[in-house]
Amino acid sequence: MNEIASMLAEAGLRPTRQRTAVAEALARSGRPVTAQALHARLTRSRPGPGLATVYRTVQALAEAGLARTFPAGDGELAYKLCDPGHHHHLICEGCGLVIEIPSCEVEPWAARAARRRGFALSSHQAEVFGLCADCSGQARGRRSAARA
Amino acid sequence: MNEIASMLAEAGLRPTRQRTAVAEALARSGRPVTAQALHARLTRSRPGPGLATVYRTVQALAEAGLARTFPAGDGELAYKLCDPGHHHHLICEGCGLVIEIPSCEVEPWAARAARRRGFALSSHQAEVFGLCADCSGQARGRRSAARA
DNA sequence: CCCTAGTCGAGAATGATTATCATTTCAATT
DNA sequence: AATTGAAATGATAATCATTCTCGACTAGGG
Ligand SMILES: [Mn+2]
Ligand SMILES: [Mn+2]
Ligand SMILES: [Zn+2]
Ligand SMILES: [Zn+2]
Repeated sequence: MNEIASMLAEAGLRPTRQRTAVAEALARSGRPVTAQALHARLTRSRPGPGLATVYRTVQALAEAGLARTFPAGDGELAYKLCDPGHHHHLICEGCGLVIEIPSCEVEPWAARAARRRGFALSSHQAEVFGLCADCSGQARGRRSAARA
Repeated sequence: MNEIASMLAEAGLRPTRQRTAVAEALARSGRPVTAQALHARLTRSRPGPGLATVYRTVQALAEAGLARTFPAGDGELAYKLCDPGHHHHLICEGCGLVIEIPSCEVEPWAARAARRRGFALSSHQAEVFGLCADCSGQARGRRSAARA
């Protein structure tokens, strides 16, 4: 039983062939993917899990805390395997790369903001957007080329 | 020309009867509302703007920076009139109340996180969740009553 | 008043997500 | 190895928020 399969088992999800395929594809991608895209990728060549199963699996992973959701394109939801436990994200607007920021330095601010307004703090959420090294490198390259 | 109408005009949107009605309803609500809910509210008794117009208007307001979007329920989008300019939100999980946090104390953290990983910072986003005074008061009251 | 770009809105179309439900697979037990 | 009740799957239909279409209507400058 490989890495992914045991991860599913620990979360109380039977590591079926289909679920394992979905979770593996998700892990292989490393960045948020929609259920639709995942299904397309899994059935392009070989026959793969049905669309309904892909939806059920990514939702189960999210409920188990093994995946997070990201708003994609229009109103769609993209999923990405994530470390359980509190952390934030650094997201590249160029290529969609997502990097986890494990240490939370936002908590004190959140607590202060809540207390100051009579709120009982429950949680907070924060994301940083930018261009990863590769993407900003390309942009810089393109700009130089145009100038030359 | 009232408050709302001139706000629309300044944003380059003709203050038609329909758009004004939508923006006024949005302002009256004070908390995020979906286009559907807004349309229902506007047409319950009197005849109001068409559904397509409600969608067009809230989207225009968002593009103009006069409204922000909040993920609602499942994958739907809710809109709320917001101050233009950078700020964060304190959101009550009980009643949906949204309070703006104008001063940004998150910027330094975002800049540091981005730089440390070779990202060119572009923006950041942060929200605090909890229970407003009213909602946590009710919860406390209910608990005491049960105990008594 | 006239004209034209901008708006409206009723209804059809789109497309992601969810629900059905008959069939298959799991995994634990005889 | 055979049995079995529960969980999972998937082809298909159903939902339902959002977007499109396009003919009719308006605002508002000249
Ligand atoms: Mn993560
Ligand atoms: Mn706001
Ligand atoms: Zn990138
Ligand atoms: Zn509240």
